[in-house]
Amino acid sequence: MTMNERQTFLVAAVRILRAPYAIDRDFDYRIPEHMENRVSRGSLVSVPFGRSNRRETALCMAVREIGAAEATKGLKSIADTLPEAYDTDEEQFALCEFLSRHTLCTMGEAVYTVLPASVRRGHENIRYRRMISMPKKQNGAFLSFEEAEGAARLSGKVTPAQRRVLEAMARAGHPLKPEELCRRAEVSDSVLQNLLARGALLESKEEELRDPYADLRGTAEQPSPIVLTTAQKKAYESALALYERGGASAGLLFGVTGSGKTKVILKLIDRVLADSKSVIMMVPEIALTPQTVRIFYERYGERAAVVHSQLSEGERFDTWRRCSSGQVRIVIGTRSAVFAPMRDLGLIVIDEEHEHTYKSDRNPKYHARDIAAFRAGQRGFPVLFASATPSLESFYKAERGIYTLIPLRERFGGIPLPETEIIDMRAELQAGHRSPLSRRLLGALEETLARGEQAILFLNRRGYSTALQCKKCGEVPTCPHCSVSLTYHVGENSGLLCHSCGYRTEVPRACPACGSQTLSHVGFGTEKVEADLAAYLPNARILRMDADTTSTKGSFERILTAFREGEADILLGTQMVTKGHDFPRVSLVGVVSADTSLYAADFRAAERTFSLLTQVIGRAGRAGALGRAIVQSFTPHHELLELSCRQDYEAFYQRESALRRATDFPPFCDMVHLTLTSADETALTRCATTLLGHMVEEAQNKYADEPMTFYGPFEAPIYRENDRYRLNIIVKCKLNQRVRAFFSSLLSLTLEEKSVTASIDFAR
DNA sequence: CCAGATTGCTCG
DNA sequence: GAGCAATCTGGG
Repeated sequence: MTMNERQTFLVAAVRILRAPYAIDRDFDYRIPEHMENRVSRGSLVSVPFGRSNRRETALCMAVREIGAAEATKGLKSIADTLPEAYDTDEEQFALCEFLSRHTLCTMGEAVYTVLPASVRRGHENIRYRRMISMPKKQNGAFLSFEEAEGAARLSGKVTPAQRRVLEAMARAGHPLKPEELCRRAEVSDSVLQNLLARGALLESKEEELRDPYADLRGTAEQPSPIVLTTAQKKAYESALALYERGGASAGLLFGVTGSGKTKVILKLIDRVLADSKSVIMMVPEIALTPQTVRIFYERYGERAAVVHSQLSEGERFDTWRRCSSGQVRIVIGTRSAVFAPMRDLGLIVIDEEHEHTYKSDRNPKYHARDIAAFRAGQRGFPVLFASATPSLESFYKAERGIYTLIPLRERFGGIPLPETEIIDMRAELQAGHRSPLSRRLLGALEETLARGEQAILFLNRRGYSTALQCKKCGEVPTCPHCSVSLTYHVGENSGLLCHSCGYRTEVPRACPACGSQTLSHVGFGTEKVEADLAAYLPNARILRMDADTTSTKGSFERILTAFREGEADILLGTQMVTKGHDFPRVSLVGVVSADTSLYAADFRAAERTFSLLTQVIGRAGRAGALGRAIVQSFTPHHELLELSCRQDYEAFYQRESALRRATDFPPFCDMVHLTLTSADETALTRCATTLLGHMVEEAQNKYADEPMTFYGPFEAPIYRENDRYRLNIIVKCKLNQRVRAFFSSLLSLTLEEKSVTASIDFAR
């Protein structure tokens, strides 16, 4: 049989990466003979697609053999393959499949989430750098100094400068960057050029691995030993037991602020690395955890890398390669780091596991927790969740024994909890004190500063005032693109600002509706507090930290460092001031308004408030002296405030879980958010009503055995955003494969209104 | 009757 | 989502 008379041919079933949900299905393509050993499950290829045969990038899902007869009937052929570096291995492939199944995204969206963004361009995105070395001998070794000098003499005189270059090169013994060589030999670049032209030096290209945190790296071959207290040791041993038992598991390291969770985690990581396994350490926000990054880099040096969304495409691609080659053994990163292609992954740690940043708010809407659990299940290793205020979901799982609860109760060094008091702001108003800072808080600030100590003030709202309102006609200036009022800002971003879309306009002198000059401030933000502090405590040095003062790169760390080094007395800011920075001289914490987040229209409002207050109160008095916390509220007797002041998570959990159980909210049910958006309001309303009708009908006819309750359509919390209207339909149900399939079928369904787009979020 | 706009359909 | 064919629309 000759080559032309083959009986069978290879066919690849592929998914078009840019395909919309409705056509995210397998399409068959012939594999040309010369590509047969390059194309397999997980390969990225380029195929002709559609009537016009435009080129599309596709993922090969499977390869099978077909007979010659079948092969001749109109199958198109794969046109090209993408660089091998982008092929997904079995682990990543399974991750993509899971992601698309779990969040109802297309395989393409999954691939673009799991692989670095460079895939979209298709080329390798490798940066090369010029390197200079000694010429090589036949057998590959570098010439010695004498040999190189001899070689140079053949083509002319060797000047003292040239001699210094060759000496420096010989001393280094390995290729050097041109600048580095010039520096060491104290010559200019032209000397190198001359030697290169004469063949007395060799120029080569070397792959450069972009590394934005290179300067932080330590070289610790032998990391310093970690000494644990008895309580910490106990916690470590429970976590270690999970790890040593092997197989998938989850532990919830439940420890108050300052209990030494990080030490326990580090010790476990040391152990896992010692077994030649690798680790992913997740943090909620890289900017908020510079000291965590520093600790890991100093401790693990070259073996550590940072992954987060602020990396450039190239940095991300290089880090990704260093992970998949096994060079990097520990990744510290935010949400997307959960996909890091580690070799021999043996542990994922999710620090501050209750933080909402672990949930992606864009497609695919995954939760890092679920991805971690999946990877743990695939390879059989533990996921360690850590928090002082665990999410209700996690504590519920721990309560039911699904997670192993690892309590770490005592505060390190036996530091007592801060002394807290709740200030009734109604009484302040009645007494005619109109500042957002109560007299009590102002007094406490004064005393603190007099003792040479520092204070943190927390207010979860930026800007000067929440809105402007005309006292005469009631008009409130709102954003022309969104259904929100504009926030009044002074300072960095002065003007009226939309916190939803970023729209900015000058402050009107008169009411835009009635023309009278009676615009006044409603509500207050960090800028107003800053102004009041300056008025009441003229000698206090204040640092304000919010989105407006931290927009430039590095500004966040600059503020924190300045505060830590005592260049200011008061750190005032939004949630950023509540995170785990250790400020030994802070003895007072003030919560300017505990009500802001408490009364948000969201079933997690209480949980978020408790966690926020607990964290910020825990900032007070960590080094020896008894700290003090002052919480201001217009509802001072709210039970939740008292619980946060006592830092009593377990009581909070009992109260909140009882409430959730009674009202049927997570973790006692699953919740699905269906969002419909459109610029056309009437089309949107029409579409939402029809879709809801369709859903109810389908649920009754085909899914009668699956309990589902439908709510809505409601206007989204911000009904109009960036000129698009948004409606929500909420479904309470028990998520399983069939229910997921039901929602999947909704997405494949073409909505009769073309302007409307639908997205589904399995909130859980 | 024709040109341009709109809609519907398929993609291997 | 893109491209193309079928269908619609409106001016003459």
